[in-house]
Amino acid sequence: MRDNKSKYHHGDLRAALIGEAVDMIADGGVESLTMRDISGRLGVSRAAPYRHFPKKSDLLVAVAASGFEGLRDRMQAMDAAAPRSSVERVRRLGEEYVRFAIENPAQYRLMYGKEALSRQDLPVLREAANAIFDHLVLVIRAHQKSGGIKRQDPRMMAFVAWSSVHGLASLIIEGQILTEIDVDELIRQTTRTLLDGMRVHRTCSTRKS
Amino acid sequence: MRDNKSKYHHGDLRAALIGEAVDMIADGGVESLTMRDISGRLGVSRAAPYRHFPKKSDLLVAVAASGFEGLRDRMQAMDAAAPRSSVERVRRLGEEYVRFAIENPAQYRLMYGKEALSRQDLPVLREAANAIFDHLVLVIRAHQKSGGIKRQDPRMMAFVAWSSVHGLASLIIEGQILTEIDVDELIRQTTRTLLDGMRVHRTCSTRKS
DNA sequence: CCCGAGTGTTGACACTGTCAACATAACCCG
DNA sequence: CGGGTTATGTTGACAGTGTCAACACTCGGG
Repeated sequence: MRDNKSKYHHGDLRAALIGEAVDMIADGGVESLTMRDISGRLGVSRAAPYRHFPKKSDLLVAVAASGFEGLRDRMQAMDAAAPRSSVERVRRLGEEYVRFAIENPAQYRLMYGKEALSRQDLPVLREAANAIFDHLVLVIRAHQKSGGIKRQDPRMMAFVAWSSVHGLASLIIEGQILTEIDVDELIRQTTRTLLDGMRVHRTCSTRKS
Repeated sequence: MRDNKSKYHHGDLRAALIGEAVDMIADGGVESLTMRDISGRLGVSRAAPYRHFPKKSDLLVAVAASGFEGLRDRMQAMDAAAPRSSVERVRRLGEEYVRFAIENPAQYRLMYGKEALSRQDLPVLREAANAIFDHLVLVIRAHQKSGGIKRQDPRMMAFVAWSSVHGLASLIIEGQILTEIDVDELIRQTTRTLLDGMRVHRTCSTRKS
């Protein structure tokens, strides 16, 4: 029932829609995705997608959700393979985050911009984003316990860390980084500065490096 | 010729378009701005705007450019009024940056997202963004000279700083910050961590605060 | 005074998201 | 096996959109 000539029923249109949408968005951006176009590519009529996604924005939400899954998997894999030094854990987590955004710019934009998304379905995405954030909080809390670290609210510090990597990722994928800057070095510098900033607070003797 | 009953010629349609577009985007977002709607609001026919902006995206670029002007003015004013302590200068600059984004979320999104903008006219915006960035580089370079600071490439460090505040601003205006977090405190914490991270590098004795 | 350039208008077109009505296939229960 | 219920896909239609071409008006300078 899934791959022979009987073409009236597609077999698994819902999954095919999400996959094709990811591809179309990857090259061409969100605005290059049109209901009629994606229907045609899947050899189906223009209204067929509406049996699975009542609104176009619902399809976009699904694409964003799949992006969150991919990001979560990558970060968990990275964290599992990371050395036990808490500093390295935080640093690698941040770098992997930025790398994901660089490799999937349009999808990343969709995940964190409410521009193209309907206001209501954000809870689904919110939950997915929270899962990743909670993991970050855990890692940062562990890092704080390792000593020599500011005793700030780990949630607060997690937001600070998230701001750094999210901002860096955004600037890079929006093309705001001057070409003369070495992006890899910039990523390293960002995580380094962040970690140094988390280490001490006002009490460090000012001494030139 | 500008305000009496002779209504065939609007007087200064171009400026009126930008102003109205700013308002419409401010409440309703970019997608609530439609060529036909804005024409109606200004008592003009739907094709009239095209005498001043060949494409809708050109109007959006103008809106973004006006946003950059506003941001630049605010940051320059803040910097002029700031105390001479270089730490305070950097901190206040960052906080003012985030505040601008919070107060003009849709416009800020337009300024830094290439989503709704045509690819070609970015040079204009690039220049406006660069002006602000260059100012930041200056302030950071001055801060570095004040002592006790990493001797990193100031351009690089400016990007790190920019990433922090841009990321924080983005997360806030996209509604990603949990409600239980005090946003003002988060802003302060972000700039504080950033400044601490810029101060020293690997050479600071690890001591609990 | 007139005419050309600047500006505004009208009609039209292709394209979009979306819905209602209909058609077909799959599935389930007797 | 058969018939009906449900899930899925199709077609036609509509309103709204950006944008262009052809036309109309008006103002400033020769």
